[in-house]
Amino acid sequence: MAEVDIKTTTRDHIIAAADELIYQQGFSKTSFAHIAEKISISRGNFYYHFKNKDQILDAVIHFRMAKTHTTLQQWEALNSTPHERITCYINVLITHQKDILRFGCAMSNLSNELSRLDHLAKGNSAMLFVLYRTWLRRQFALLGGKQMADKHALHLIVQWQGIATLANALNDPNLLTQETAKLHQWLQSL
Amino acid sequence: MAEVDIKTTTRDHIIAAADELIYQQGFSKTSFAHIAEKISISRGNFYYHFKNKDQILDAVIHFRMAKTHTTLQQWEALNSTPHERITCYINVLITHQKDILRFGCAMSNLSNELSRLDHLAKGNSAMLFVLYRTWLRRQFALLGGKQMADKHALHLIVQWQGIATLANALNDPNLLTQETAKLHQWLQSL
DNA sequence: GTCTATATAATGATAGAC
DNA sequence: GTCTATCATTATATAGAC
Repeated sequence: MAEVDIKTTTRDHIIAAADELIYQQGFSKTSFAHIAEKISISRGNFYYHFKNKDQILDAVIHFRMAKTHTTLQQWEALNSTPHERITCYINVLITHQKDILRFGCAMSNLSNELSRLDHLAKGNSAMLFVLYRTWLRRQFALLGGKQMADKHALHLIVQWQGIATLANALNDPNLLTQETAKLHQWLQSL
Repeated sequence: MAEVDIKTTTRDHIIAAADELIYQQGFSKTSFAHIAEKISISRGNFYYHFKNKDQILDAVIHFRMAKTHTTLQQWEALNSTPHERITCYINVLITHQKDILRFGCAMSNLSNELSRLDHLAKGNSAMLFVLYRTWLRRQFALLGGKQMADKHALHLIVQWQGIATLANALNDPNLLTQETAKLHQWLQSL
C-alpha cells in the first residue's frame, strides 16, 4: 500500500524548477530560457509537456497545494496538541527566514502578482490561503472552542503576513525574531 | 513666499505616470511604450529626460517620498491629537480599499520586487517605511511615552501590511473593514 | 520525448532630423 | 524638446528533424 517508485519525469522537473523560480523572480520574469537552463532541457521541449506558460503556472499552483497539504498533515501527525501544531506554522517565519528576508512569502507574492495582472489563475493561488485558514481554524477550534476559531485563524495569518512583508521590506532578521516571539506569547495567552 | 506657478513639465508627467503604472503593474512590467501611450509622448523622448529606466525608478521613489512627507505633514497639521493622527494612518486601509484589494500596498510591492531583483534601489524604496515608522514613533511617544513608541509604531505597520496583504490575496473587503476595526480598538486601548 | 531552427512581437536603448 | 527610424536582445510560441 506504500507509495514507492514514483518516477520523477521531465514534467515534474519543469514544475519544481518553475516553482522555485516563480518564488524568487515572479511569474512574469520567469522565462522558459531560465527554467530550461536550470534543468538542462531545450526551450522547445516545454511545449511537449505544456500547452503554454499559463499551464505551467496552473501546474505550479497545483504542486504548491499538494506540498502544503502534505506539510499540514505532517504537522498534525507529528504533534498531538493544537498548540504545538499552530506553533509549527508560526515557526516557519524562523525556519525560512533567509528566504523570507530575500524573497518574501511565496503565497502572497504570487497572489499579488496575479491580482495585478488580472490573471485567471488568481483565484487558484488564493486557495492556498484558504487551505491554511481552514487547517488553522480546526486547530483553534480544538484549542479553545468553535466561536473564535476562524477569527483567530485569520488574525494569525494576518500577523504572519505582516511580519514577513515588513521583515522583507526592511531586510531585518531581528524584526522577524521579535515579532515571532510576540506571536508565541499571543498563542500562549489564548 | 507661497509656492506658485510650479510648472508641470514633461518630466513630471513621466514620473507621475510611471508612479501609477509601477504601482499597478510592477516596475519590470511597466514599459516605456505603456508610459508613453499614457501621457502621449514618443518612446524616444524618454532619453532626453532620463538616462535609462533605472533613473525613472529613482525619480519615482523620490516622488513617493515627497508625496508621503506632505501627507504626514497634513495629518499632523489638520489633527491636534496623536490619537487622531494615527487614526488617519489606519484609515488609509478604508479610503484606499479599492486599490488595496486590486493592487495591494504600493510601498511593500515595490520593495519586494526590488528585493527579489537584487536591485540597487531597494534600500531607497525601504526608506518609505522608515518615514512612516519615524512619524508614527513620534505620535506614539506623544500619546503614551517614549519607551514603547517604536514598538507600537512597528507593530502597527506590521498589522497594516498584514491586513492589506491578506485582503488583497483573498479579495475580501469585509476582512479589510473588520481587521481595521480591530486596529482602532487596539489604538483606543493604549 | 527531445532537439534545432525559426516566426513574431515586445523590450530598452541609440542616432539623428526637425 | 520632441519626433521617427532603427538596433540588439529577449520573450512566447511553432514546425519539423531525429
